Amino acid sequence: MKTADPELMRAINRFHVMDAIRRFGPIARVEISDRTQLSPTTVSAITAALLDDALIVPRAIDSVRDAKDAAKDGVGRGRPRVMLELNPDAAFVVGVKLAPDQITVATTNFRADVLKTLTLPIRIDRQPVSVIADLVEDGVRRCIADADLTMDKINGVCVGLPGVVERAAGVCRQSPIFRERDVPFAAELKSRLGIDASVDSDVNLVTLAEHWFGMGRGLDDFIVVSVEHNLGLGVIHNGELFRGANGISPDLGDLLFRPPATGSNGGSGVGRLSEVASEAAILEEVAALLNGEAESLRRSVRGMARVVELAEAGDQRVLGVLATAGEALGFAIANLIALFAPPKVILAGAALSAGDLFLSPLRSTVSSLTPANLTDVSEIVVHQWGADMWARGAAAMTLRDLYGAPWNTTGPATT
Amino acid sequence: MKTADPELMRAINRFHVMDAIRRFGPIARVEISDRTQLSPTTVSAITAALLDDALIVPRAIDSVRDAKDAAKDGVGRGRPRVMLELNPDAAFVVGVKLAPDQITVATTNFRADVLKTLTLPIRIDRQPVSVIADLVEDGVRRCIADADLTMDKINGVCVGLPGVVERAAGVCRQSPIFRERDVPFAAELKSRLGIDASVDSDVNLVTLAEHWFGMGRGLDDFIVVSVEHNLGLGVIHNGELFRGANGISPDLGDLLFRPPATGSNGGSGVGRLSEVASEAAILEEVAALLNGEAESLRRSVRGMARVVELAEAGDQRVLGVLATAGEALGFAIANLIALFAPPKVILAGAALSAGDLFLSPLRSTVSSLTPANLTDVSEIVVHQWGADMWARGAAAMTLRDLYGAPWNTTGPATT
DNA sequence: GCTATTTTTTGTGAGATGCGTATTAAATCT
DNA sequence: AGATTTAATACGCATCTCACAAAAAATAGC
Repeated sequence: MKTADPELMRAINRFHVMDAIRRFGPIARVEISDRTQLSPTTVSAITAALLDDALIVPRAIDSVRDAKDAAKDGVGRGRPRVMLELNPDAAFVVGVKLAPDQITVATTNFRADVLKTLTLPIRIDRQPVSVIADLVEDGVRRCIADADLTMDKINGVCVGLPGVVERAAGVCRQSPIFRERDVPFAAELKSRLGIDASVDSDVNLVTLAEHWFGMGRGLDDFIVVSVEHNLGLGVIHNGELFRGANGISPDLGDLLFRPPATGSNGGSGVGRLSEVASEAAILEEVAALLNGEAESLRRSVRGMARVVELAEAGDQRVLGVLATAGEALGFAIANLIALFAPPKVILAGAALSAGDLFLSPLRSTVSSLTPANLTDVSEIVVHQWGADMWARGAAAMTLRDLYGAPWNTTGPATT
Repeated sequence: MKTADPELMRAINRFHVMDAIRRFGPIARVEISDRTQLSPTTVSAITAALLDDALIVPRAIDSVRDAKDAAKDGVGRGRPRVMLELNPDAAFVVGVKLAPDQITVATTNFRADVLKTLTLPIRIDRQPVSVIADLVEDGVRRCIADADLTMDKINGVCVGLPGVVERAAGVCRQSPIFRERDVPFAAELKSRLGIDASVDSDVNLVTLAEHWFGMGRGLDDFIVVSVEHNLGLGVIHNGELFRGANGISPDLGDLLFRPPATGSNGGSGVGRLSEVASEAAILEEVAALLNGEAESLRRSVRGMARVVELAEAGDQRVLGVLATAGEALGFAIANLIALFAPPKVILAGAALSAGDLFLSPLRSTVSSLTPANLTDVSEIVVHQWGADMWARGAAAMTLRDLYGAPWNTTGPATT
């Protein structure tokens, strides 16, 4: 823990004010004071500094007034409140999401509004790092240009990718994207683009996105299970992203389970969850069933759609694969509920496009396996987002740092 | 997150100073300044306040000097440092550990030195709450008297028990100790003893004990797996006890696994870890094998010792039970390593008395199942402590609060 | 034995912060 | 137009940390 000095004190309070403004849209100082428990004086001083730095702006017309006051007591009386909001142009950031078969880029402003997105449907897994970096660099530059911005206006870029990523070090320890291990991708991008770059686990991006814009809004505790090419686990604990020891993100796919005795592989032995429940595993299994179109299934971006098609046509084997995957993941989620007892479990990712064929077995497994004393604790919701939302999460990850530790040291209140 | 004001600032820094004094024994102000990164002036001001409140005392003779300075440069020159340490008599607390077959009580001083312990080898599980509270109250009163103290000198008591405990609410949600659920045991004890009382999960106690006095000293991240009557999981993350969402402690026994196909119960189906790997489960399994002495095994406090005896005598069935338990727990620990990637895993609890009969299968399972990229991350150590250490951990839990939020508001630095 | 040196500890003042009270600002109500 | 109401700010106070300097308390050297 850091030692406390006046500077930290103000950094904390400024962050609270920024956070209130971010979360509650255009908001008056009085309301910030209410929500943050800071005195009006302090809020005034901090917002003055923020206005000075142009991080926030007053909203010109006070048209929200009537709606506000109607909900309170009478029509507007007294001095009207000046609504404050984040200055959209205070900064711009870029988020990138790497998946094995596509790169998604999003440019956002300071309010995390997406200005432009760019999708490159290119198979990049197992390419050399330099090739991937080339593609990312190109995508970022194009997406910035698309938004009518220039590189010197961009404050940072964050890349999310599956696997084990050590954000603090800027290193990707291991990923299906890279052949190599311990790839210092943040430094690589930083030197290429000339701006701050960071890497993070893709599941952390979507977890932050859920916390900021999605189904985790307002919640201080929830977990996100992502079912993409890989499996990932994101945890929000006490309103903060839980990063595990050493900053190493947990990788859900490494979880073990014993396949059921009736399974294809004999019943003894031990498998990893990623071998059964990930999108990759499902496609692989189904491909093995269909000799004919195996290759196209594996290659296609829309492989999962084809699987669903087959399943809905009544192919029992495909249905079985989906059910097995759902049960295995349900097993794991029941375990996570036993461990974390989160009020909410959010399922995210491409494999969810299988819908109830996948989710029904999952839900029933979870509900039958959840410990008795936790049955009512956790609500499981499904949230299927496009890859651009993940990229937006990546942008948010950078913004989060900007809000918390402003690059521009805000001077004393007495300007 | 709380808002920051000068008071919080000082509370934080005072806690840092207290923590440094606690951890590094008799320590000079200069060294506190070094370790905490606080300025000497600030340290001086804070220690002055602490001395004023008699929370710390100067150590009379500076006999440590030579040893210190020999390690530094020359023999002592300059003004000798005044060593400071916690005032042992600044407060007294009582820790209690409840197990199904015994109550352990420890009275400690402000430095967490154990003054007296008391063990009541009484079977209390499934007794009415009032009976258990009677026993605890009596034990606490006796242990306080044994230490030549009176109740008005005691600043708090903490009770640890297996199961799911919500510390903040002072409620035991569920435990093998209590028949009832949602037992407000903290309030019960508080009204009986007239002093601050709290409850916590027993595994949290031993986790804190490891952090303060044991194998987790100096570590900011590690996990503790306790194998007692029940299974428990304690997590230290960023130097703080991880309490899970809602303050509900994780209960490792609720973890699921599929029994191996060769197992006794058929191979399909799903079991809970507590059904195989806990001390209770082991005793139960062995008891089922031995019709003759089943009851004595179940009743005896030393049941585990008898199991080991049988195993060492070569009883293959007993060996098998232990091996199965070890493997199941190893499976779970491999999963925990995949999730948390902790630098250290500490195994604690009574079931470890089985030694290598239990640990060898566990270790080999863990090492064969740990994900490839984490093999070198986690070190597994075994630490078998007596119940009095758990009680000491309970005492420490109360002291931790006293250090962090002193009951006696330390006045301004300018006396 | 006395002075110089070294190291630790403590005043003193400056700078920064949050908060409470009083004051100003800007609207609506009568 | 004046009274009322609500929002935002100015001012003074108390607190905190910190840098600098001074004091305290020992050893080293002559």
